[in-house]
Amino acid sequence: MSKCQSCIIKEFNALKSLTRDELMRVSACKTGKLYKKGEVIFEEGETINGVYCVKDGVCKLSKLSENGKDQVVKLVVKGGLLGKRSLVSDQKTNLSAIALNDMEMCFIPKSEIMSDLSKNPKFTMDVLKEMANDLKDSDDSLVDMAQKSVKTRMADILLYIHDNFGTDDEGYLSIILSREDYAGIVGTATESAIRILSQFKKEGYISTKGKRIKIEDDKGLKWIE
Amino acid sequence: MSKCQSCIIKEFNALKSLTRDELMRVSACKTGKLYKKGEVIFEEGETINGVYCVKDGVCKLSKLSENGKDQVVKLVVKGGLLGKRSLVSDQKTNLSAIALNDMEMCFIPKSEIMSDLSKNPKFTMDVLKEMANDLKDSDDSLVDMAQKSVKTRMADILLYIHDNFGTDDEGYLSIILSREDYAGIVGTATESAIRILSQFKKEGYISTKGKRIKIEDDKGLKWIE
DNA sequence: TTTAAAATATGATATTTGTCATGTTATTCT
DNA sequence: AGAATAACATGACAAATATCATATTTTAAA
Repeated sequence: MSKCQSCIIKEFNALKSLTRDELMRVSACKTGKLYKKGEVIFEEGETINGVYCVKDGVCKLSKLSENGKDQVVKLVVKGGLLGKRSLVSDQKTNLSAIALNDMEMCFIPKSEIMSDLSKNPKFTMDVLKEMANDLKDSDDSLVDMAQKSVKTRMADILLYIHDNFGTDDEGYLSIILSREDYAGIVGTATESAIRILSQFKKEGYISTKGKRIKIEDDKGLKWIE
Repeated sequence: MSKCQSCIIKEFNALKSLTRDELMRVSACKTGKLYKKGEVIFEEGETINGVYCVKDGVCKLSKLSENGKDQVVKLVVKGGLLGKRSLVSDQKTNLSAIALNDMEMCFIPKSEIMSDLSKNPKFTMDVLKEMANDLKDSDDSLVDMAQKSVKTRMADILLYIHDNFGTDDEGYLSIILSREDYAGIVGTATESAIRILSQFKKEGYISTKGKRIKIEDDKGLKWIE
């Protein structure tokens, strides 16, 4: 297993504030793991005892609602941390994490990080900042969910994925999701998600190839309401 | 101005982890202020340079959506802190805070707290915990907003207010909100909010006296879908 | 490759929610 | 108190979205 010091992950997240020594200690006890598409990393109700660090792949953080539908709260890609909240609270997690494609992750036990949290103020500050940012994003999504139409939210998520996770060499969104996942993100019925994507295609905003999606008219998408 | 050491507020929030000395320094430079019902405490887009501490009254944290409606993200009562995020990030706030009734607050400049944040690990940990909790709440609300019906959300908020903020001596919810505010919390049109409350009244779940609301059948409300 | 299963697509229809109009009841101000 | 204003209420209708049914296509498995 590669050492944390040389792992690109440390460029992206709060781990970058750890000193060389701290990183060495962490890398000595972290465990790496591979997850296949669809595999559950952790489930709501579980007690997580550390943070997961995404080295490759994408996963969704979601919660099962009472009507049995899976609502996606956040997509996490390379460089993201899962389970930050577990560092701070002993409560069970309220979210599930499920791999959307094959993933490579490492797990750092809470015990290893806690000492850094109290001793390395820069690291603590970075965790605080990431959490503050998650909170802002979540609040913003809440407002969008409450006030925007399903069609607008779908346009938004397509643009979001495009802008944040990029495209492959043919211009297709590099994150490939099922229509059911899109429905889970947007918060609508799968049929509605399918219908809206079909409509976008018909109107020339996007094109598709299998389940891959290419944005053809981002300005048009931006103005959908 | 009363000193922080003797203020009940310190029992409720992250300030409780400050040492006596830290509290004394903070109390020396905090400024107290009264806000009238409807008054704006801060508005989205502003840069806040500290935290507000609610000593009395209720306010809403909300965000104006593109369609011109005010979406409430959180209600904050005695003991709550506003502007936690400003301690950690220099970004402008994404939310507005508006008093829902007459309020008493104190403001603690960021500069006064920052040194404690880096020196007092227990205090930092408490801020982290509060933020983690806000994040959990926000994610949960997001899922509810996406998956529950307007009627269910309305029932939920009535029960939430009842359970978290209590009732007056006659049994009416101690927080008094306009129908428009309810609409803003639930994320629906004002007319819909009115209609649903009327229906709840007709069906015996609640009773009203002016704009005051009393829950008559909490079990019934819990089962609405 | 063939077959079974899953994902996508689309129509028909029901339900939920929003919008506009209009009337009624409370509040506030003088 | 009386007028003005804001808040509440409700009907009629339109629009958005969900649900159910049923093809079609794609993907996975034998």
